[in-house]
Amino acid sequence: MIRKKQVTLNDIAARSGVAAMTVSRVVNGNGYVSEETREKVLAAVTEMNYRRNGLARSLKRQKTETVGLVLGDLSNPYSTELANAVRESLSAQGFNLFICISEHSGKEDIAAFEALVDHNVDGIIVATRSNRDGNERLDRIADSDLPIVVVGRDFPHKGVDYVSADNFTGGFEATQHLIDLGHRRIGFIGAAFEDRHSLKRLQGYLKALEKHDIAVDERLITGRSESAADVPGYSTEKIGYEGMKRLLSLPNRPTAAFARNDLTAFGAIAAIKEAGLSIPNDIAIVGFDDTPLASHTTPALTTVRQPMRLQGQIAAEMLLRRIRAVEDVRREDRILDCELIVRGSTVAAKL
Amino acid sequence: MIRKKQVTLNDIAARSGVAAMTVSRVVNGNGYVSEETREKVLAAVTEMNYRRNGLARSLKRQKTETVGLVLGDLSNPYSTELANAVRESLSAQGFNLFICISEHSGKEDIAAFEALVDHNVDGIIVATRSNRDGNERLDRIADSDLPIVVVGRDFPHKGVDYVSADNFTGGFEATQHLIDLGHRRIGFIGAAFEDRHSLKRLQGYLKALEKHDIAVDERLITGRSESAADVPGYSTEKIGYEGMKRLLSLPNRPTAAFARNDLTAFGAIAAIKEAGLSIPNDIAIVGFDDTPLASHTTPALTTVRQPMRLQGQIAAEMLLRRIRAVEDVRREDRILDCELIVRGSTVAAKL
DNA sequence: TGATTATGTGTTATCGTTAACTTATCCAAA
DNA sequence: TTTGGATAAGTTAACGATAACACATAATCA
Repeated sequence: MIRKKQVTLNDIAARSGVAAMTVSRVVNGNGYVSEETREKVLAAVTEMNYRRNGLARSLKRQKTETVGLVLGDLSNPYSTELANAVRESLSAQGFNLFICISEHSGKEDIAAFEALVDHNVDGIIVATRSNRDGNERLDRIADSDLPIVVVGRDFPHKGVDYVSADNFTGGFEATQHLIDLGHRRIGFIGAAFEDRHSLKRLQGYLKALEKHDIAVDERLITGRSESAADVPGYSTEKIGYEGMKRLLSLPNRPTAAFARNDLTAFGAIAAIKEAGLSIPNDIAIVGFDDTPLASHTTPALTTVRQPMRLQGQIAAEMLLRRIRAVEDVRREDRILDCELIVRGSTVAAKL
Repeated sequence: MIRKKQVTLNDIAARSGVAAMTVSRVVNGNGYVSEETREKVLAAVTEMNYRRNGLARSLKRQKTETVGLVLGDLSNPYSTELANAVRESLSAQGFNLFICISEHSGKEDIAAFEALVDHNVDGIIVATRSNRDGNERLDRIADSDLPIVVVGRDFPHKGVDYVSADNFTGGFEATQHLIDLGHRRIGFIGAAFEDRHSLKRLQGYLKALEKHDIAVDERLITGRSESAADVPGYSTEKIGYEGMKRLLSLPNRPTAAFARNDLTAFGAIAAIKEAGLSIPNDIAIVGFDDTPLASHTTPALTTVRQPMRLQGQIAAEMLLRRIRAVEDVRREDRILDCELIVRGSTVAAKL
């Protein structure tokens, strides 16, 4: 199909009898242009339905005024809030936001990074889980001085800022809360093999157990099996559901569990109910995030609230700071406090 | 900050003692290049850490191999599934996907369209709700022959394909199901003023009432108030929650309600439980989408399942067909069947 | 053997825009 | 009158890549 040939500055220039540069000045509203010429040009612009070519413009100006956001786990309300906050902050400053999804693998991370770099975005905000291949590529991109900010985790590169909730302390407090209630067999739901090391919430859980001299039982730590990543539409809820089923099938099942996030907790809750057990009496549950639904489950979910919008705002600010910087920027990192929200899903352990 | 000057084809050419064109051939793997030259060039490429400039490439080639997806309501699992399916289909064909969010207004729709058009995407998939300003702009873009596909609704333009679930029939069957169970006072939750006309699910609801000679009670149709759009973090659940609260406060409250989607239904369920009423005995609830959580609520949610991934796949195929078309493409539309999934949240009305 | 095709590489022009520079006019201050 | 800043517009040369063409030389075929 023969697409309509796009109208260029030169077409407008020819039509209105001025130089292309003058048209450019009118369109961009900079430089000196007489009122008379401006109107003439504007008329031609409207008549010919001209729209400037962003590619050419960006190529020449060496900037796109566009930022990329790489999200893992789109379905998590955390991502939604984050993306919205980022977008709002950026658009207030005249920047566009393009989102790329990378749900499962380092390969997808890399594909997303490359797509963004290829389009010469002015900066990238990364909110995927840490993984080797992805980190390696990100490192190379950061080396090239492209502004990068990482959200929800850290990233060891002098040119990369990060903002995150205090997942470690959050995980610690969630577990501490269960311990305080008298629980001793406490499960952790949602730790895939590959993120045992990077998962701060898990580390907080382990730390709390350690502090109270509770031995770690590996069978109580459960998560997605390797293959789940490949199943399209495999949801976080399902991970929680299956994880809890596994915990329930243990000879000596836990009396409480901490789920890596609310969605996982919802799945776990479903599994518990399905088994005919009661929450919180048979099993207490703590989630993480405080998503909108958390207060609406029965019983309402005890969870760790993290500031989602704030992380997005800060990430956007950090990135803009780098984009606009004239001289070298010192690395910045922000760890934001979480807050334990106690609701009905946790109660003192039966003795 | 002085960013590293980017390495260009010419730098590589100079370094390896060949013409820029030869480097281009090596990098793109087309045209004839001797093995010897190829290696020499590749060595230089690695040494100098060259990456081609996508902007320049796209400008010259007049295509970006990138597609934009405009999503409303990111938090809905429907969007997640759709986006993933689209991305998978596209990336299998070597296309990148950039997602833009437009949660509330025509203004945001327009901003998203412009951002994408400015970046010369090869096509756009639109999955936002219909609204006047957005439609108008989309119409103009379609006039310029940019391939466009609309998902989840229709769009009257000869150059725009669409794929959608059969929302009308879905809404009809959901309501019919409630009527079959003996319900006569049936609420509808989630119809904002501005989409009364475009909301096919509502129209299906109205049609079912009409068929059974049940008078429409406007007070039973409830949704987000105008202002809610401006509240950041305002969730769909909340709309359902508040909508149901309003229904419950009616002098003669309904015995059943059909929610525009599952999230709205979850909110409604929360409101019912909070009021100390029972589902489905006091109030029966039907949702729409069959999101992962729907089968996990208590009681499990009766809902209308729509094919989410399939819509994404079809949308991607439709768009690629247009992008690759050599001659004019005839408009295509697909309406996909939905399926009523009866679970525990609906039961015969008490007499 | 001469003609033809395949292979390898370079040159030029261009994609559409804008930064930087140049030219020209006008008016006010010195 | 001269100088010079503000205003108004045009010219040129990129930004970085590649399509199109040209020109070799080598391999193949009639």
